[in-house]
Amino acid sequence: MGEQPERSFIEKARRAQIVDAAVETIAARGFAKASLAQIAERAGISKGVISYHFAGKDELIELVVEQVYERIGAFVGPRMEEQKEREGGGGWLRVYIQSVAEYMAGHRVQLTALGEIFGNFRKGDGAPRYDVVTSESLYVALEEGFREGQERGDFRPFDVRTMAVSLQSGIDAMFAYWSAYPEHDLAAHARELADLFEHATRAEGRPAEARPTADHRPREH
Amino acid sequence: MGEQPERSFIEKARRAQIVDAAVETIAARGFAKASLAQIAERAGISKGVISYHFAGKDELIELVVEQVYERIGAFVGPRMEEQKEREGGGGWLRVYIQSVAEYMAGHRVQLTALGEIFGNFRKGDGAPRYDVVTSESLYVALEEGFREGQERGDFRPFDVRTMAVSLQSGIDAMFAYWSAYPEHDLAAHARELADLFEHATRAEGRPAEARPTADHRPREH
DNA sequence: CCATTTTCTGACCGGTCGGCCAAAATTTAA
DNA sequence: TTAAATTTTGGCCGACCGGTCAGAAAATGG
Repeated sequence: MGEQPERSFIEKARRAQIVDAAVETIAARGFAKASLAQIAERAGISKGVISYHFAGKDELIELVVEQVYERIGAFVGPRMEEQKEREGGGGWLRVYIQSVAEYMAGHRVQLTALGEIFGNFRKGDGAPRYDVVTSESLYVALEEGFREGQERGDFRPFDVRTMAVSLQSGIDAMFAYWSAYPEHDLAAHARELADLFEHATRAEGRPAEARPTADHRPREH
Repeated sequence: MGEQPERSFIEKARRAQIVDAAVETIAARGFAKASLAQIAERAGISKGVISYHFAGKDELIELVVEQVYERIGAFVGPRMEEQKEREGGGGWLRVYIQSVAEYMAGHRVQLTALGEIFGNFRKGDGAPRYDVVTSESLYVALEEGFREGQERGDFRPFDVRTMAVSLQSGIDAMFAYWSAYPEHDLAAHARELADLFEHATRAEGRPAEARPTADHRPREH
């Protein structure tokens, strides 16, 4: 239980520095080319330092994932809480989508690295280290929200797992698209995505409250 | 212009054999571990044969992608054509989703390999070989369908690019989820996804034609 | 100041990669 | 049958990988 890592000042600083360098390197060069040598070079240290402070590359990568997860959760979580207290309906869906989009906009490199890791990091046996199974807790949380909305009558009947998986995929795709087209209007995409899932989920004959009509002109890329 | 590859019988057979072995190896071991040595072993030939028949690994991988794309297009395309002739409304959306799902069900290995390649294959400079930009022509085709539906009044106004990107991401996620949970009911997921996008796209006050109510009980994994 | 511990360096290890090639095997054609 | 062309083999190359290690350097503390 209560292990005490007993990290020295230097230890903590180095670990943070190396994690940051790993994020930057993975985002910039891709997971496959983010070798310990590359990460060390970006951090301005010798390769052996990484081995000295981390048990191995896997521990380093998993720390990166944990860090990004924590930070995005710390951003989105409170906004969801506040929304649920303010208005109990299905509005949390829009808040969720737009909060994530807002975080993306300000932390592009972090999210890029996370995507690289999710797509490419594998265990020794070749199986993906992170896959849809990893997202189970996220799916469960979304399902809970959907089920509440259905019981309240805000949402139509639908399979909550399919809806959760599709929603998360739409958010991931929003990031991937913005990543490929940096001039893409992320906020507008988030609004459209919220509209999409509002229409997809809401009960029949129960129109969403009026919203200013969006501008649907095509964009150039 | 008009190059004549002038492939001998052996040449064509070997190339096909090697492409097949590549598909199987990539699907089974992941892109990163699908080395030329592994592919050659699965094909029962020497490693050098691949180098002899292909300019390099890149050419081989790109051939795999082309082959899978052609085959899925040959499966889905005619079904879309037939649907559009039979009934001009927004029903193509459901046909598209379910056709792709049906193809997935019968060609799991192919699609798994394609996913691996899309996620991991990179150019010399480290940039992804295939990204959302690659899907541009697919997006354009979907947008065309959405725009027609909007003009006809079947669909509500929405940004067609966001809808196309989200739809395709939902289909990709459906495959990924089924891939992680093989006992997952792919056909049911496809039906739910079609419902989702039918609700998301259809014009206000224009309910979809009656459908037998689906069974929305949760599934176990 | 010096002894001890912590931290860092750069060379090195075994392993895998894609690609190359001389020589052997096989097929084709005269 | 035999000479030429095609195909295949299996070993080899240089490059890079993650990880290790002895010893140098730096920090710590009595």
